[in-house]
Amino acid sequence: MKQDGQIDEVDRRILSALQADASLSHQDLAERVGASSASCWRRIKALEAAGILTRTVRLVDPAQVGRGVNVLCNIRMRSHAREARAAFEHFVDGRPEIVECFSMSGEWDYLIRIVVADVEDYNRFLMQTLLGHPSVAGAASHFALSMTKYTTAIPL
Amino acid sequence: MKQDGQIDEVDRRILSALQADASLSHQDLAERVGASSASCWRRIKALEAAGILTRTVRLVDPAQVGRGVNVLCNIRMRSHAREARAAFEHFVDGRPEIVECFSMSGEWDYLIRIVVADVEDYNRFLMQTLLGHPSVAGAASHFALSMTKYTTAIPL
DNA sequence: CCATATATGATGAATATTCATCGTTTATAG
DNA sequence: CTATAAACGATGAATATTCATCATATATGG
Repeated sequence: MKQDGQIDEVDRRILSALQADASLSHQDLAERVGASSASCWRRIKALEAAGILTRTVRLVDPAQVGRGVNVLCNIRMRSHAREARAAFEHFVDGRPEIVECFSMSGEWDYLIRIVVADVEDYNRFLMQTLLGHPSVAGAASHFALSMTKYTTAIPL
Repeated sequence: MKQDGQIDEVDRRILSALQADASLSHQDLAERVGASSASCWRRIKALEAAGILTRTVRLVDPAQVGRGVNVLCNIRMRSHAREARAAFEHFVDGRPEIVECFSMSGEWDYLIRIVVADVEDYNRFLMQTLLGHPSVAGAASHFALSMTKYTTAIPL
C-alpha cells in the first residue's frame, strides 16, 4: 500500500487472496500476487495498520453443530427514541444466535438473521426472547428454505 | 473430538476460540481451552476431517474499500421450474456484490444481501444486472441504514 | 534532469508451527 | 475387576514464519 492510503492492484490481489484463504503462506501469496514475500508481508502490515484488513477467523459448518436453520426477521420498534434503539442493539449484541442485524429504511426498523436448530428452537427464541424485549412492538419472521450463497469476501 | 463424531466441551471451546480469532497459536489456544497443545492440534485435525471446522478467512472492512452500503432485496421469480432456479442461483454465485442468498418460504422466493458503494451503484446493479435476469419477475429493495451486528461465529 | 523519498527484493537469524513418536492416563465393555 | 481401546501430555526434529537489515529500483517534485 502506498503511504497515501490508497490501495493498488497488488493490495487488491492480496486482500482477495486472504479473504478467500487466510491460511496461504506468504511464499504462496507472493507468487499468486506477483511480488516478493517481503513486500507482501510489508503490505499486509500496512493494510492491518490502516484498518482495512481486520480479523482472521475460522468458519464452522452451521448444520454440523445444530444451527442449520436460518430465519430472517423484520422488527418494528415500540419507540424510536435513542435509548430504546440503544437498548435493543445491546440486546442483539448479547444474543449469539442473532448473527446479523441491520437498521433498515422503510416500514420495518430492523432486519435480523438468526441461526437456530429447528422451528421449535426458533419458536422458543421468538416467544421467550425476542418478543419479550420491551423495545419490540412486533416482528415478522421468514424462514430460509436454504442458504444458496454465503461469503465473507467483499468484492474488490 | 471423540471417535464417535460427537463434539465435547473442549471441542466447543476450541471452535469458539477459533471462530473469534484464528490467529491464536496452538500454545495460547491450549491454555485457553485447558488441554495440551498436542491434544488441541489432534482435535483441530479431527474437526477439519469431519467437516465441522472449515475455511480460514481474513475479513476486510467493507467501508474502507468502498462497499459500505448494504441492500437487502426480496426477489420474486418468473417461474419456479428447476432450470429457472438453477439459472438464478448460478447467476447469484457469479456476482461478487451479492454476498448472501437465501431461498425463502413465504411470499418472496429469494432474499439476497448486496454490498455496494452507494445508492447510484445499487441503482446500476438493480436495473442493469438483477432486473435484467430472465428468471426475475420482480424485486423489492430495502436499504440498510447501518449494520449494527455482524458475526461469522455460530453459537456453540 | 536531478535530488530526495519511498517501495522493492534478497538474505538470514530468531522464533513458532507442524506433526510423529512414546509412555501414561482415562473410558468402555465383558 | 480386568482387558482393551482410545485419548492424553510430553518431547523434539523438520519445516515454515516473522521481521530486521541492506543494497537496489522506482516515483515524485522542484
